[in-house]
Amino acid sequence: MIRLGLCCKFLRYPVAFRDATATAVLKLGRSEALQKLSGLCLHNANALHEALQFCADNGIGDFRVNSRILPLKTHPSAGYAIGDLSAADEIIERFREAGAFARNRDLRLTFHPDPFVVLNSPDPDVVVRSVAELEYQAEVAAWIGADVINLHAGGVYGDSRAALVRLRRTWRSLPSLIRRRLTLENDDRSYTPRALLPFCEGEGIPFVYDVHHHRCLPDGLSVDDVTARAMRTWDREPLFHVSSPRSGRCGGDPRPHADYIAPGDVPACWCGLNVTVEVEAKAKDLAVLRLRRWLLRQARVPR
DNA sequence: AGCGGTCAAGTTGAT
DNA sequence: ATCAACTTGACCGCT
Repeated sequence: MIRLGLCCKFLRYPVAFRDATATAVLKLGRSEALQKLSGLCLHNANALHEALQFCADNGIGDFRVNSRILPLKTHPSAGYAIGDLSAADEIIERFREAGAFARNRDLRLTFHPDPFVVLNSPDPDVVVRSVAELEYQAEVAAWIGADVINLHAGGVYGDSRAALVRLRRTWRSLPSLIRRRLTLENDDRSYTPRALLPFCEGEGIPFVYDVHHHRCLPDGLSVDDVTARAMRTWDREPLFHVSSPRSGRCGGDPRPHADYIAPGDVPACWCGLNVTVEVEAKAKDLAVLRLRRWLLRQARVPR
């Protein structure tokens, strides 16, 4: 049975992560701002534990942690070090407890940084800020035992060969705290599996196969072939993504995600594999639970 | 309590 | 030129 993953948040189940805007935080004095941020981080550490409890109780084996779990952590003016927060010790302890819970209940944890994290940008400042963001997420990943920080390859800038050369150089320079967790995913604009798989195979980077992106931006490779090649890039359980198009496959933009997964959108060749499949669907927990019920029914009824 | 405007960041392609 | 999309709408100040 596939290990299903829930992404970041809940529609029905009453657990919510909190956030803050830089505008509001910067209106406060520094110590008041840190007080507010400390409270938000502690809330989010506890919310993560509750989220994992829900997953464990409902047969959801993977949870993607939202990039703003420590709000504004790397913001140029509102950012902070964890040690700046008055509840720092308690916050770290709560995250470690959530991580211990995940290990005990065989829950996998992942990160998926925002689209602003671009390792192959020709602008060195963008790369520096991106690495800083990855350092923050890797720090939290270490507390909770997350084994994946998944990224897109970035832009093309009119020359994909040069863009991949820059990506290779940056990738090789990353600290191991980041590098041992970093994975690359095909996107729906620039980097198809055909473009990215050779890079991942060459550099030993796990390839996250998003079959929806592949259907939006096809490259002549079959789902079966990409699945098999993607599996071989992993030294641990492979990670895939699935979603269904909101407006169907014919007419309209196929990229926006539907509320639920149409069962036919899960590749048949994935069933029976030991893989994690993160469900990217607007209905969140409801969508994962519905897909899980469908997969269980399929497993009982031989096809 | 509910509403609408706002929010740090990069890149792409449709309009 | 503007905008939505992307892994995720939530926050905030107003009524």
